[in-house]
Amino acid sequence: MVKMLRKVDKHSGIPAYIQIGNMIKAEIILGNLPQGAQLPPVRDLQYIFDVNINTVLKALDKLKNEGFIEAEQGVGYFVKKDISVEEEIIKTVKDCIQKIKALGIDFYTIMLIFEEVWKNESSPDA
Amino acid sequence: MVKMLRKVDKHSGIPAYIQIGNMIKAEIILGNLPQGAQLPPVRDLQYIFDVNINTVLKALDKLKNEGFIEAEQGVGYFVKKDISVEEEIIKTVKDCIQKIKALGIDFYTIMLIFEEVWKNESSPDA
DNA sequence: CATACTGTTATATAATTATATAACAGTATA
DNA sequence: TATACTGTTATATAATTATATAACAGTATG
Repeated sequence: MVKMLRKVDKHSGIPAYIQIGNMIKAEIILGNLPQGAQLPPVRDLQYIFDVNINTVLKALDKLKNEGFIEAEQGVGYFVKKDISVEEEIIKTVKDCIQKIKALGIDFYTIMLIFEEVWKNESSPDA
Repeated sequence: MVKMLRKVDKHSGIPAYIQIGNMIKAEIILGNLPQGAQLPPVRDLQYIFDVNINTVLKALDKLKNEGFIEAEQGVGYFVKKDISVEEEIIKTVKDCIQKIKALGIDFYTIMLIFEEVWKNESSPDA
């Protein structure tokens, strides 16, 4: 259930609580954490992400405010709304990634390119 | 020359100097800032990105250390190595983005999915 | 050589992010 | 009800990020 969750990259410059939130959010979007699923206890997440408990709580609090999860005192955190993405989109992304990897380009570079192309080339969006 | 450079998103949680560095780096990678090109003066970049001059300098210093740009005292900052990406890659990314946008998915979500799929589905990488 | 541009360095201050640690409080169950 | 789990709150401290501001230094040009 939690095997997708990785340690935080402490040298990326991206705040840990943002990285943690993004990882959990992505698992929810991808359906790996389905609606109603219970997250690991905060004292486990501490070790999973290799951060302080307060950093875990900050990440979870953000997700709670965004409506992705909810907390039950003394019980646990649970996935709230299921916004899982259709297979079609996953497949499109996987195909795209395969092509890009075949071209020998690394993840970081492709993220930069992706963002620039998205924000400059097409319809007005985030 | 600088029309691709946007203001920093101060509510994203991503440090401004990281965002700035990424934007400039992406322009270099995409070839919009070709080898030898001069960047706008730091006192202009201040207003372009809407941050303090020290934040600009921090971003530029990082890019300098990474070998993307170099500084000439009293003259300016210049693009050092040209690591522009081949048209093929840009085309692949554009096609991918078109498909994804057609599916009505927003940028932020797709970035999360992209990262998860990249890091979990394929060959060991960043 | 004076001026106006360029990058550079420095100091002080504030806000944000992260840690360490402890205690408190709700829930489930033997 | 005692115990062991769960989330919650709080305090102190440190490191990082960002701002405001000023002064210094190199370069180009009239």
